Amino acid sequence: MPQPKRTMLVTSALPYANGPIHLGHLVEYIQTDIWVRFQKMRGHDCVYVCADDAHGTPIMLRAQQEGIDPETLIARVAEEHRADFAEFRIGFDNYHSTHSDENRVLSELIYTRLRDAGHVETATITQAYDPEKAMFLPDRFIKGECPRCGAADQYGDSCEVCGATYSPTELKNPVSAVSGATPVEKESLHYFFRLADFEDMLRDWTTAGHLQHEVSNKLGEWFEHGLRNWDISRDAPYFGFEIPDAPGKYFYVWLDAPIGYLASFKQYCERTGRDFDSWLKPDSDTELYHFIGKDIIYFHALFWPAMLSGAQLRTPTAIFAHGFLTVNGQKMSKSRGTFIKARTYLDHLEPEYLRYYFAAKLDSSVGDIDLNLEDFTQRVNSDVVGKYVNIASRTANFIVKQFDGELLGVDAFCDDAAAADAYMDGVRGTAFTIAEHFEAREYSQAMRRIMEYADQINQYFDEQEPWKLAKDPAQTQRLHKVCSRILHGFHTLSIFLAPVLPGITARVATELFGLAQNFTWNDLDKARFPTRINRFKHLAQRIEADKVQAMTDASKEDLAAAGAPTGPLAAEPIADTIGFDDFVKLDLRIARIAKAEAVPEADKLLRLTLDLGGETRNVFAGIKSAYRPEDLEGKLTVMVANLAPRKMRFGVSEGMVLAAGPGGKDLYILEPHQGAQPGMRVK
RNA sequence: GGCAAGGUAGCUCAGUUGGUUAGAGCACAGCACUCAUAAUGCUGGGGUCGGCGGUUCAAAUCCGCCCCUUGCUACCA
Repeated sequence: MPQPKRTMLVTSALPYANGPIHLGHLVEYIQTDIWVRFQKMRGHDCVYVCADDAHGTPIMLRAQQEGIDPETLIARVAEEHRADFAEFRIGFDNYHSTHSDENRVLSELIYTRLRDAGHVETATITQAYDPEKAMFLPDRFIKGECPRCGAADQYGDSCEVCGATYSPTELKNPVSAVSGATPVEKESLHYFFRLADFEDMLRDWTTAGHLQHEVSNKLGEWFEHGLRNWDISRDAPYFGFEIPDAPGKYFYVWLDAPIGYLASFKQYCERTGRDFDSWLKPDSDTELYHFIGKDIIYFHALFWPAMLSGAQLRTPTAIFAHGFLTVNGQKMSKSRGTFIKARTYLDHLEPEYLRYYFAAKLDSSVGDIDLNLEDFTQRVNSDVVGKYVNIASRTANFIVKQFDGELLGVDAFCDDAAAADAYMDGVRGTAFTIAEHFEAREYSQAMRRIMEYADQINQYFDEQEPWKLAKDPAQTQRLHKVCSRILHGFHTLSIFLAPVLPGITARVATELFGLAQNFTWNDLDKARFPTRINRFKHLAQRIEADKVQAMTDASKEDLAAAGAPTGPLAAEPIADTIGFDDFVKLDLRIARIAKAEAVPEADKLLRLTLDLGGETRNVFAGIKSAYRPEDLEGKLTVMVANLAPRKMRFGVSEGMVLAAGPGGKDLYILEPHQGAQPGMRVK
């Protein structure tokens, strides 16, 4: 069934150039690569580009820490990224960097078009500034005490303990994570992209079939909140591109990152002589697809189409968002050894196996997928080795030994023309269904269907009992037909699996079937079935459980090798030394919890009435997740008695109780030994 | 607290517009086979379809309430 030839540009999100690729990243690259390989197999003109995202404060600071130029850092990381991707057979047609001439030119072009059309404005804002480093500090680089609950060592944008969000200027006792200096507030002129100018366009675009339904709905919420101006400038020092006509101002990394898709494509066009502009013009009949994680939907579904549209360029055909990866049902965890780097995986296991497993679990939704390592082992062993590869392994020898490698064609191995037609109808029907699943990114459905087909072939094998036919000279012709038919099935399966297992199927195509290259979808045509095969060579080994164990062990070692102590001290290093004078400012008192009740409107708060032996205090404590109020009443604990009262949504909090632990169920309040009396000072 | 997505066999997941004894793969048990780097086939055990209530001749499927998980979000909503 020939389809009209489509022309398409496909991207995966750009990995950030300050760290290695891990299994979470690979969900996306594998998902994209499968889709791209499928499109190419179908004969479409499909170009897959990506790049390192190389700008921004974290990269600048990381390079400083290592005592090297940012350029040196990103060059090194780019090499690592390319090597990892290559081994996982992520088949980029071009891989570039956002720190490139192409990207600078395109960023300036898009920016100036937006500016000249009136979509950029400036405003002076106040921001935290590190006087020692002479730089403005992003929220994540300021730490201090949460203004709401007082938790120490919180980032400048939100509190991980009580969940409050705030601006860094509200933090108490803030310090710069870069130098340790106390940040000061400083004004600066910033450039803003007027996103609201595009509200009508975006309301249309986000509901016109370019997004998954869940994503469209999500964006609907954001529209309700109103579209705010987007701050697109950062002050020097900043590793990035200087904004035209704005000395000392640089493009925010997220401004030039998506433009990096186009920059990489531009480089591809220059290398291959293709016409870049015809792909990018607003009425282009080419297709443009971005695969992304659900965490960056905001940038790709709002800012990006608005920028493109405002710069008189075409907007994406579709944005495909996927969910996060969990390992063994939980977030990837360094201490559990489930924060697995691509390289660590490659040191122990076959890349194709991860590709298969992800394919078996991926669909078109934004739901998270789980890598259950035990399930992974069993599933890969059973499906790839036991079912798929084994078909060739158990059949090929008969053809090679008894028939000198000669295969019968479909018409010959079927009993008559009607049977051959029926057989090929079956193949085409299955192929049609599977192709639809691939196209719709319903890979799990495709894998299910493919394995059903493999099951059928194994059943046929057992029914026909070729090992018995081989012992009976009178059955030679029958044996030839049966084995040819089984290998035709294997050939068909290999075509179906080629987008997912490009390495194995390429070997099947070239080594077993003697083709010049890996399969295309056209190879399903019965006339293209090879007339002979070569001796079968082993294609895939089973995963041994100890390899998986070794991989998780190595992941734990990665952590240890990084020199990081584990445990609470690692999570939160001991704070700067203080003098006794500082300590005595803190008035800690024994308090009896006279009354404790949950604050119904708050997720995390208990309202405690604390008896200090003469006066009582009303204190809110963010410990709802760990304690039932009735279990606390009557107990003694320790409170900070001279903390300034804090007005909260639910009343005034007059002090705080002391508790340790990361949060959630793991919170532990202090309780004095027997004999302590309410009101006693702790010193 | 709000919004969203989930909660189906030990594990990973299917279950279309409500319709006969709820399915698959893996795991487990038994049998068969010996072509295959123990790979395959057949048979079987195993589920209060998160809970409660409702609509209906009929609900995993529709409605309401509740519980749990995950993500986003929280001046106000």
